[in-house]
Parts: sequence; structure tokens; C-alpha cells
Amino acid sequence: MREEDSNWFAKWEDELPSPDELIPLSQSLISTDLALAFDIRNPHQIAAATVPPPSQLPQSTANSSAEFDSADLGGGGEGGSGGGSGAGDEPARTLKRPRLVWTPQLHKRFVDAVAHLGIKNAVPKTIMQLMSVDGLTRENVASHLQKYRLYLKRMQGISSNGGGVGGNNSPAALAAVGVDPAMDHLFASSPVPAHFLHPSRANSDHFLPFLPVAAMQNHHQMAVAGQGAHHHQLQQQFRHFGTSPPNGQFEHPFMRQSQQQVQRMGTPVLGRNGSSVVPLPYVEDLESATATNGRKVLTLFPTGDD
DNA sequence: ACAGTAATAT
DNA sequence: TATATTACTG
Repeated sequence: MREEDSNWFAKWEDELPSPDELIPLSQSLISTDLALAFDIRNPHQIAAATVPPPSQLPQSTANSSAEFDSADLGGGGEGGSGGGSGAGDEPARTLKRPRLVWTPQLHKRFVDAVAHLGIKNAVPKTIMQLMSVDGLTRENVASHLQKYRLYLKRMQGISSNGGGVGGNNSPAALAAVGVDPAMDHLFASSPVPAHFLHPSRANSDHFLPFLPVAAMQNHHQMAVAGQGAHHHQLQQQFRHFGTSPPNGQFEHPFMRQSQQQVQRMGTPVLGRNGSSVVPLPYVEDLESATATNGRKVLTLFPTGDD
């Protein structure tokens, strides 16, 4: 019936921002709530567009211009005791940043960072710096690291018990020995460097098969999942921010660093132990999220390549 | 101020 | 379920 149904894609595509205009979803530069406060409510020129998932989403039927409620990110409750409306003050306080989705790509980068640092120096802050994924917080990394370490411990136990493991851990092999099935799928998606399993020798840096910085032309984006409504409407949404935050620190998405490290890729960053930390170059693009649950997934698309 | 851990919350 | 948050210790 509606022609719109047939050319919604064209329209949508037309309005896509160019890569240069793309601004990372996350707001690592500003204190989280501050950041959210600003750009989230910037209905000025950019409203998020609802994007019916290309191939999936059996949902069907008319999802007219419904768009998601304004809630999305700010989902929580503002509330407001009276104030709120003012705009400007500090609604930020209660805003939550969306949950990070650890895609295999993102996890790989995490593993690479840990491998590069060596177990000894692989602490959340440093890992975060090395990864240089915008919007990634220390707590994101800390939480992930905690789980990952548990995973490694299980792996160690198995390897000492079950037999030879030496950098050869296929998911199947792990499943065979009975590695616990929780998030191991994610963790098994990237090979565990051998020295992770050997407590004996710590080390400093290792050679890694990274490509030259020249090869990193890709955006990296984070995938986040909204935790607001728990409808089982599987929806993918496209969101970007049209203007720079008050701090005006945003540059190209892939160039973005944290505020404290105002320099370009490849320039060393001072670590806390005095060692310099140079962000890892990007080899493969970080992929957009796979919406597994019935959750909404906000995602930024990497390129207009295709 | 940060790191680590376990427990708990969403 | 996966991730976030909290409470606590070092």
C-alpha cells in the first residue's frame, strides 16, 4: 500500500550522515552524565531514525512513524521533582549510559590490549587507554576484565587437568572439557594468548601482528543496548549526534581519544607507571551489535561502504 | 585514586 | 543472560 514502505530505505539512506559527520555515540570526553545531558536531548537537527532491521525483524506490520519514545537513552526517570524542565541545569545526574555490548570485535581488541600490555600491566585504566575506543569507560573494562579473568582461571584449571593446551583452544575443545557455558562464547571468540595461561612468566610487551596505522581507516563504534523499555520489539535504531558537545572535543570518530590524551593516534600516552601507552591501531572494524535478546539495540554503522 | 574481588542489581 | 554497580579491602 504505502509507497513509503517501498522507499523508506532510500529515504533513510539519503539522510545518512557522511562518515565525517558521524560522531561516536558515546560521550567519553565529558563526565558521563554531563555528556548525556547535553547530546541526548538534542532534538535540534537530529532525531534518531527508526530503522527496521533489514533482513530480520519478523515484527512486521505497520510500525508507522511511531518512533521510539523519547525515552530511549534517558530512559530512566527523570522525574522530576519540580525542576527538570529548566533545561540546562542538571537533569544529567540521573541519566544512565546504555549498556555496552561486547561484540567479538570489541573483545578481540580487549584481548589484544591485554596481550600487548602483559598480564602485569593489564589493568583497567591502561587497557582502556590502549583500546582507545571512544566511550569505553574504565568501569566497562573493569567489569569485563573481571569476568575474563575468571574465564582464564577456568581455562588454566582445565588445561592443567585435561591435557595439553597451548594456544590451541578451540571452542569445541573447550566445550568438550566442559568449560562453563556462560559467556564463554564471547571469550572463546578470540583465541587466548598462550602466556595468559601461564602464571609463571610475566612479560612486558609482545610482538603483535598489527597492521600499520595507515591501515586503520575504519570507524570504530560502540554498540550499546538500551535498557529502557523491555518490549520484545527487536528494533535497531540509528542514532547520531549532529553537533559537538559543549567542550567541542570531537573529531573524527576514529581519531577520538580521551580528553586527557589530546594527541593523535600513534602518539604515546603516559601510563600511570610512567610507561608510554600507544593506542592500538585498528585492524578490523568493530562491528555493530548483534541483537540477541529482545532488547533494543542502538548502533552506529561503520561505513557507507557496501 | 585506583585495582581487585564477591555479591548483587538491572 | 550479560553487563553494571556496589561494598569492601589492599
